Amino acid sequence: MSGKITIDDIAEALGMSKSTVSRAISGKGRISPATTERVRQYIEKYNYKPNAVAQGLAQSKTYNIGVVCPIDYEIFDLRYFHRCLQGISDSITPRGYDILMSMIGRSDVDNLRRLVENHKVDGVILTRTLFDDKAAEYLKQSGMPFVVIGSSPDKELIQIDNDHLAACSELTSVLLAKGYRRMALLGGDGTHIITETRRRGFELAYKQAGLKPDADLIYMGVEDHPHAAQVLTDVMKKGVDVLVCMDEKLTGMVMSECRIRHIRIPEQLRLASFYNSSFLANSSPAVTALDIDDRRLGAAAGEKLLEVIAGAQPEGVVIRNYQVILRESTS
Amino acid sequence: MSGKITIDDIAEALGMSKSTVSRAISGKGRISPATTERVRQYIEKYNYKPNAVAQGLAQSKTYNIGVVCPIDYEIFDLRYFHRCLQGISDSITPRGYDILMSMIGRSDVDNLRRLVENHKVDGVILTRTLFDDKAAEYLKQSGMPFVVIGSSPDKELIQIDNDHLAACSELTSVLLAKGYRRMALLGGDGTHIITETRRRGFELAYKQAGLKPDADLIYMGVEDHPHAAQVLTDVMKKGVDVLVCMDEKLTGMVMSECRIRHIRIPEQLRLASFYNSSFLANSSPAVTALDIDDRRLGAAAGEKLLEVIAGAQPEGVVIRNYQVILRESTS
DNA sequence: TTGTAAGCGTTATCAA
DNA sequence: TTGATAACGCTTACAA
Repeated sequence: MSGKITIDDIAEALGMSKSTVSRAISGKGRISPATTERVRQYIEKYNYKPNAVAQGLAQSKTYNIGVVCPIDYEIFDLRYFHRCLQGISDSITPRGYDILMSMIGRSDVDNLRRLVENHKVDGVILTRTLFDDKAAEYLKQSGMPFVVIGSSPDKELIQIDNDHLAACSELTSVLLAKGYRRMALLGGDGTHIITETRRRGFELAYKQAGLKPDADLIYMGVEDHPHAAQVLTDVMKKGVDVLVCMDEKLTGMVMSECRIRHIRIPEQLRLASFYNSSFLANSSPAVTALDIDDRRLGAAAGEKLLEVIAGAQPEGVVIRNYQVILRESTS
Repeated sequence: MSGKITIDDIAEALGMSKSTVSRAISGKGRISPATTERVRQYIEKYNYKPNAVAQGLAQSKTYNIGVVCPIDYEIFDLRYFHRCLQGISDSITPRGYDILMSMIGRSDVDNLRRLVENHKVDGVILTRTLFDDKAAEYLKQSGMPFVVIGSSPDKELIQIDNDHLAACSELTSVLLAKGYRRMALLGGDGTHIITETRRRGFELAYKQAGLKPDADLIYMGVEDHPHAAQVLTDVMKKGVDVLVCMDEKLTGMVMSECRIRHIRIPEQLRLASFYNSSFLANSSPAVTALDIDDRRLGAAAGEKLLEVIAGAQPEGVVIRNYQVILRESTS
């Protein structure tokens, strides 16, 4: 009953043609305020809602944007993803768009391909970027508008990212300014571009201070607890001022390992993280971290994609919305 | 080029009418194997894909199903949600359906309402059920087909759930069989129906053994670390054989608190969880837990919803796909 | 300012 | 077994 009313019904009821109704609704073309108002009232009263599918067909649009969710996302990635999703939703739903999810594997883009080929979306957002990214590669050759969240070496892509380089550099600089010179860096999955960026940020701070980090204290590709534990052993043996972890997962592994070994933070080891989380904020001791607003990032990506869909050829953007939060773990 | 080919193009190229082509593709109505084959080959060669929007308009369908993602999902819920999503995707994409996400708050169902009223979905899956669930309430009165994952006291809803009652009861029974009589139960958010179900499962096992749990050892509504810590103090004072936590989050909080206080598991306190996770499997000690296949759950929900959309009026289902995994923490 | 009519790409109902 | 032709609900030239 409520869902079945169409633009024809309105036209008939109000004694005007359906194109008039259409214009009154969309506001396109000249139309008298009087009829606009009549239509508005009728719509209000009978709770008319346009049929998105029919609108889509008429305009060759779907009003859906595809968001790619990697099937191998782990628990910590999911929180990031969920926030991006919220941001995307914030930015696109007011414009009548919705999120169509595409679950894909690293090298299996079939699901994404379906979405694109069957005209189910007007554009796509990639929520992470990999080196040698199959999804980005496919989208590029498909002609479908898309943007990526995160940075890619491929400069043809429209990228939306936090300024991780500046952010990581800034946290490192702050630590250097506190007099800590000997810092170790613990990084994860090397196929993620952000891992590399974070390392560069770390090194940049040293460079800007006229110093050089100790290459022996940079540990990359650490992805599991045993490996992290081993690095911790090494770091404790060598002796460092601060151990900087690239994300909360690594930080968590280090912290739990420290507890087991009765290593006191910050007395025996100072700790900082390039990615904040409520866990790090509430743990004891609370951990110094870089706080980044992923929701805003998602919103920016959504807006940018809508621009692309509208035909603009925007540049990517780098958002500066991080803050360094100093906590007990580096005091 | 590849994306622009329509059913008309095929008809013209093959010298037949577009209705013939349509039939050849869908297989509906009588049609000669010869023409079917010709069409099939052409489609293959030129990689024709039907326009989902046009199909949708013609059939009054969208080939999208809405999946509701609560905006207040926390990190642990997200893993569950992500797995459900995979299962849903597994079951619906082979049938041409895709997932449209709706991010909604507890009491704010606007986004869901939009999806329904604008005809953007053919059905909806609710991935959690609350007492007094606004989303379920709205969907019911909207007439939109939907199913819920998890159990609800509202028996009119089509519910897909694991047999949590049996599962929790079974884990508890196993512990009772090991001779542990004095068990404490630690439960979380009381507005989630599953919390209540788990408690009942716990009690059921006692009942079946002709015993009764100690009401003083049942702690409900524990949602943060301080509260969990306080319960731990209480439990240690009273002395118990096993502390059973309802989910991995609570279990994690207890474990980290035990580390801080140097309480050894299982020597000083045995621990079990009604929800498994890789964290519990890999921690030291590994924790006894109930393992549940959420992906299969999502798949079942997807299938069930498609039945409803197809016009069936199926019963809800209870899936028995859990297993009790005994680990070091209860030895 | 408004109405007419031709799409948008399919499916579905008739005849042929 | 096939082919016209009318939907599906909306947008958009082009006329009036």
